[in-house]
Amino acid sequence: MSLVSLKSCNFVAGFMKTNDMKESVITAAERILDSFLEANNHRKTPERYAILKAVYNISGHFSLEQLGEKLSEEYKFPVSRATLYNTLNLFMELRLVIRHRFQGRTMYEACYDNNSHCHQICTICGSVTELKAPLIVRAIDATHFKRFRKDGFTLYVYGVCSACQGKLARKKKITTKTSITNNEQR
Amino acid sequence: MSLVSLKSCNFVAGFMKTNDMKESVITAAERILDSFLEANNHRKTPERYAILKAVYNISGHFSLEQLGEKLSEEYKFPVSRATLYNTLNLFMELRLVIRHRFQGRTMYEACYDNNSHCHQICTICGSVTELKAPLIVRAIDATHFKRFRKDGFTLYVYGVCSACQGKLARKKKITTKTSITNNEQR
DNA sequence: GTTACTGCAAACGATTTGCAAGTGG
DNA sequence: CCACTTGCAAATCGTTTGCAGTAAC
Repeated sequence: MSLVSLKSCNFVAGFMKTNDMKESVITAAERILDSFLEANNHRKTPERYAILKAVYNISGHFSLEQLGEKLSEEYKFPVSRATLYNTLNLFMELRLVIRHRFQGRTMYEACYDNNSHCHQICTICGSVTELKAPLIVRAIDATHFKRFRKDGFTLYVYGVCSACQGKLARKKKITTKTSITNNEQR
Repeated sequence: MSLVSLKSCNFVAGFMKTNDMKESVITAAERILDSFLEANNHRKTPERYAILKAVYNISGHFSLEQLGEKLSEEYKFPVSRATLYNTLNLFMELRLVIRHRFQGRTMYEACYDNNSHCHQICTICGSVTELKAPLIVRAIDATHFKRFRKDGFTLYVYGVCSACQGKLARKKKITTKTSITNNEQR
């Protein structure tokens, strides 16, 4: 339950911009991976560390494909699809990575226990924007959950982005109250 | 932007318990479907209304399978898998239904524009609990989003439920900080 | 009668699994 | 040397699509 100290540490990490600080996040993540692998007699394979590094050097969301490409092209360290899945699942258990499902597309994101994710999603075009909402974060952090140890949260705010609002205003042929059309939004 | 009135109407719906009130929600949902189908020259097929009724008579989350079973067994109105998908997609566009992805499992939920969903998810056993969190809801409602028309939101709070906390305490073989084990949680 | 919808089956994409070969401890 | 991992390919799962028949308008 040393969550408090870690939380605040990650909170600082949220504002990190220099490479030094980025490195320290990666190092911290590697330590978590290390200790888990050691404790469970799992192997410290180069793949796992390469993937971790790649993951933490992508800013924002990424797909499994993108991760694979980055590994082969940028790191010259191609890894099979199956291993990517295995490893990402492992990272998810360790809370080093979070998985999102945006309109059917699966996206991952490095999180190092910074599990406060607010996303703004346009239901028309599917665009996803990261969101800073300190008021909401504070409300969630302040909320006590009965018989439940809260580790993190994800908030998805659905709506229509300004670009699509414009498009809708121009079309406007459908008369449902929400003015959500039958545009593609799978 | 008649969202306000609808919101409050749905808020009342949240506390509805009697069949009368449930019926009124279904009727309202049917009206939305009606007007959409009429406006777009789409057909008022019995399937669509049967599915809508079934959806609104399930309380809480349901899978496509469960919906199909309810329709064939309870309503004696079997519907093909493809039609279920088509129709649920239509309902999602109309905001009569919301889709969740819980640990890889897809679940749907009737919502009739009551798009304020708070869920508490155990990352060990995968159990999902609906959550009443007025404080959080208020904070989100109060938040203004730049260049974005907010229609609804979904909040997932991740953590460990009391049952799994007990199990973890008994096992306790892994020494990572979060004490998240390698238990199944895909 | 025209056009949209349904159901079926095939296709598809994403993810998992089985197995043989490889490698870390 | 043993067990865990990897990579490949096959299998599986959830979802979509093409097409022929059917039904709404």
